[in-house]
Amino acid sequence: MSMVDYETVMSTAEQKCIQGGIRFTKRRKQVLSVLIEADVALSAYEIAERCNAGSDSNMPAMSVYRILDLFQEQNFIHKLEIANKYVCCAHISCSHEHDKSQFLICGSCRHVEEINLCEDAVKALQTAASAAGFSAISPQLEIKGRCAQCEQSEGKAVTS
Amino acid sequence: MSMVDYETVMSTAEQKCIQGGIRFTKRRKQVLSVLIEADVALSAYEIAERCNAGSDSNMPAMSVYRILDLFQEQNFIHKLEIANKYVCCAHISCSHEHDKSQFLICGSCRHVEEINLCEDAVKALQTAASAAGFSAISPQLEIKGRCAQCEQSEGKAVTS
DNA sequence: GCCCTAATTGATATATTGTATCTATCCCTT
DNA sequence: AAGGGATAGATACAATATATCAATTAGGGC
Repeated sequence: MSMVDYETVMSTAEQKCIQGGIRFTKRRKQVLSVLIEADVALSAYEIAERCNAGSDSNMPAMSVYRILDLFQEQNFIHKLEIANKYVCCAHISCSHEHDKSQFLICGSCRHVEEINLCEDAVKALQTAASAAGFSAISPQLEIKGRCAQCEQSEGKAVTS
Repeated sequence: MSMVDYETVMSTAEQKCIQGGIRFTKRRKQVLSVLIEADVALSAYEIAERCNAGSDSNMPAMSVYRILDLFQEQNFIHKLEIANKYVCCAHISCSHEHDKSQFLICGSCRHVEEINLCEDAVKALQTAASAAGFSAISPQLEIKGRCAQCEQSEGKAVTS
């Protein structure tokens, strides 16, 4: 997540925790911090590694999973189920509604871009879903593709 | 996969294997058979179990993975990456192009429906992707939702 | 300030999904 | 029948995730 001020996000998260009657503990700060500073999606174990990198911290992966669950409930982060990886929500500290999010995931380098699909496209998806007997589609959509950079440097291994 | 004749699919698959210089072995028949008869998406280990159910067969999970890889290359099946599960392609034995497929996945019961999105919706997705610097999106799209049946019997546990 | 309680974390075990690698077997071609 | 590539067997292990119970921490009422 680039283009977003670290301090702003951290303090917004802290405010929202307080409002929600939840503590913004050291462990939770570590995890959110790692996700804010990451420019790619990370697995739970990668997050644990980064928490522990160059410090005496000993973040167990189990704690990471617990914290990730909590952060998902709070809409601080998203789980990319296609990649089994996690990203910070690009809109923690803006007033956007957070409940609709779409991700482009590069199959080569795993770079993730959070986009905003136009209303028409979302409606078209919803219509198709209804026709097939699905009354409600998830607000989160994951689309696999190939980012411009990887498209240029052709020939590198591609994940499916 | 319902509404499709078992024998037709099996023989189409056999034909395509022969044309591709690939054998349609006993093991491969077992796996495809299980997937044709399943009405939900199955994990690799579930496929192995079903192959072995009530017989002296001893299908190892590793073989299942190998065969699943092969079948994906042949467009016989799709992997649902959101669910880490596999489904038979609904169009093995029709002349549809197989390279565009969209799935609705019920977050409650994991029921899967393969749909055909209208061209406009696909174009809208592609446009949004291009705007974000993704030159090409994957032909396979996975959309999580809630099927009509689960929507009725409200209150049951929902997977995220 | 102290204790009670609930929230949080620690620690361990285990389940689930998937890959790597090497050997053995099968079956087609010659 | 023999050689060789495709297929399958077998084993080990990596990566992702959940379950469970004990220990600790931190607020809130007294």
